[in-house]
Amino acid sequence: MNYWLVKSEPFKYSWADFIKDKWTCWNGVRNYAARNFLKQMQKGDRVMFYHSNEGLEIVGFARVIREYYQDPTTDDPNWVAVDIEPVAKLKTPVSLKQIKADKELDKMTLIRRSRLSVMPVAKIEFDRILRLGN
DNA sequence: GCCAACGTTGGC
DNA sequence: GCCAACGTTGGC
Repeated sequence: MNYWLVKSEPFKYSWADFIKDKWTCWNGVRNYAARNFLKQMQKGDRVMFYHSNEGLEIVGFARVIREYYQDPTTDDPNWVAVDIEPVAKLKTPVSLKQIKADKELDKMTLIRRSRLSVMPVAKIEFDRILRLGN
């Protein structure tokens, strides 16, 4: 199983919206690096859900329920989407500040490539975030 | 609101 | 194929 992190601006699509929807199609990615990670996602992979711009914290995690397919928001075959569903909310969100201050997390892609919206997360990092958030 | 990082576009 | 100009993301 692999681990990932996706970003969403909560005023566009928040964790609460995600819970309400039960699952969502993760579409609208228009960056090749991020697209390549979407394509690597497999059913059952875990996905951290991060609130960017506002919140600046990881609020919960999800799992992949459908592997990549044509992004329904465009006809351009370059772009793909996956479906994810919520697994659990973190009891305490893990903030960007905490991540930056944490020896095990300060090398995360989230810090190193701050503009990427879909990125891989190491298992150690994933477990560490769960521990901090629960 | 600013600015750094960085991806994309287009002229040459 | 290079690189300058430009646009976007996202933290501060």
